[in-house]
Amino acid sequence: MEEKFKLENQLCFKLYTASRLLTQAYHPLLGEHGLTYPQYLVLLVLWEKDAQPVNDIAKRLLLETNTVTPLLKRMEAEGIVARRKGKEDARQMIVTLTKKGRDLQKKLTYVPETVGNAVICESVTPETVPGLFGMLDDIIKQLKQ
Amino acid sequence: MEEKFKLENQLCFKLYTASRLLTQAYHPLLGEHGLTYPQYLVLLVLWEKDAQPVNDIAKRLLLETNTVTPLLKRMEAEGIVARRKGKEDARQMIVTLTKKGRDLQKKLTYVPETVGNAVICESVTPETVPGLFGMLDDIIKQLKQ
DNA sequence: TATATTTGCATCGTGAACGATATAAATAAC
DNA sequence: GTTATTTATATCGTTCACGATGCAAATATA
Repeated sequence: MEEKFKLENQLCFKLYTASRLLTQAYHPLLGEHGLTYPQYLVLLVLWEKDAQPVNDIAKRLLLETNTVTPLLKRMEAEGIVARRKGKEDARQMIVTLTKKGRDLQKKLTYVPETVGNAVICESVTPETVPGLFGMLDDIIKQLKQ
Repeated sequence: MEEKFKLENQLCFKLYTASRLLTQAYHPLLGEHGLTYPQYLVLLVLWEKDAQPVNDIAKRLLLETNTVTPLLKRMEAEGIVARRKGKEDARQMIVTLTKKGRDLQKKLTYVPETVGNAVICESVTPETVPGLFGMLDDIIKQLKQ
């Protein structure tokens, strides 16, 4: 009754905290360019493949469209992306990078390393990270059902 | 320029996704009792030690008081906790469990196991979890500075 | 072809997170 | 003892997350 309810034994709390703190590490780097962390994730998706419907972006990030839609509209207002109706399927909204959105990639070159360096420590090194990735991937796969 | 921006190489995205999905696994279990996941975390803290000031709860969860205060007020409105001014230090708000809050522990006995079982998979087993915990703890310690 | 269902996106409401700021009480400095 | 600073909490504004619901376009079915 005691041990299982201890905060230190909760995987979820550790994931939640690590996620929050690591996101906070991105904040000053991204904020300088007017970006939030979820917006940065959208850019990662679009830098890999431009011109995607809302649904594909949401699926890639494992988010719902009702989370992504307002986020994209804010990015559109910032001039980072453009949204236009799909030609073959009029229900789709195709999201494309603007020049400003594309140019941000160069400006943010240092971000992955900077954050990567910030987490390097005793048990988290280039050698152990693949194992950590594997476990997180398995957890995600498991919970996606 | 390519690899480092790939979504699959971002530790933060994996932590963020795993955290969200695992929190979602709690949702039906907690929702049945009118609780959210952060509210459940507050209960874990108070079940360990009742009658704590807002600040201690926030520190334990590594959250800011401006996150915890409204959360506690919602819990107070639900009759799960009570808040009273500190006697020796009138600035403090001491948060205590109500009977309803204490009784929830018995009603939620099955929650840790249920969620624990939900994440068991190939690379995440009782043998590997301690290693995962260790890495997450190190990441958290590192980012707390 | 008319109707039903599915799909893609959007809107709405609620509850976090969190930076910025405010306020009052406690403590320190003078 | 008066003033300055720190500390504990609260308020406000913005941006996610996400369940519930709505709507229009596409597809399936009758």
